[in-house]
Amino acid sequence: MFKELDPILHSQLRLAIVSLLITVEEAEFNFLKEKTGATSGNLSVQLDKLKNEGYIEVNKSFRNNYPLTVCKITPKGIAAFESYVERLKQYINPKSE
Amino acid sequence: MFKELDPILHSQLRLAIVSLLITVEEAEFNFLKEKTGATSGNLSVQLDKLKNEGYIEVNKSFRNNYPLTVCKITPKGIAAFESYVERLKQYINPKSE
DNA sequence: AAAATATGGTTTATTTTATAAACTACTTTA
DNA sequence: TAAAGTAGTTTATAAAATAAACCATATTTT
Repeated sequence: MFKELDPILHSQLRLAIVSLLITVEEAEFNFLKEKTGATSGNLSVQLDKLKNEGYIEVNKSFRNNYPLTVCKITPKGIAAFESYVERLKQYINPKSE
Repeated sequence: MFKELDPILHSQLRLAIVSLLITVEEAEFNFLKEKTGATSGNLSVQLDKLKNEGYIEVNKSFRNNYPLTVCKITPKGIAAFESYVERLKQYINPKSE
């Protein structure tokens, strides 16, 4: 009756990150940090998990001599998000079945 | 932008439990166990957390000589669930704002 | 030109959770 | 009466989330 919720997405911060990345072409580290309110360390760790899962791409470069980390959701990440949302609806829409 | 998700409810098993209890007057331990697919130990622990938070009431008695644990959601639990669902929508409905 | 401060992160350590395994207490059946 | 079943609880382990500390380089201040 209750299907598994992808543990990679069932995390407040990672869900917020993916939710943001769904809406934009790409996003910088600090944009994500501001929008989510996460600390740098936490954000760094969670971006890494999303990257290792293949849900996002992370591009590191330099801009004005400073490091710049840019993130972008992948097709796999979009699919995972959509699937997660569908499954979640089973949980939060109690009248079903 | 992203409001906090109640950590008591943002857990797959506890969310499933509350989701079930929302739909029924009350539920026995084994009903919850079957519907959620949880192990007894895990279910016991999570019911305790929900009880300690005041989200459910737990009534222990005997039936046919065997222990019987019956659970029922409280008004506080209903309110928490509804609030959680509203907040979650911010995360899973990316077009908002 | 040092020293101090800021930028943009990463790594490590700690705390919290989730989960499974082991156990308890009693009951029923063989 | 010994074995197996019921209905859970408690304890131990594994996994996650998070914060604190750190790193490398850049910029600013004195």
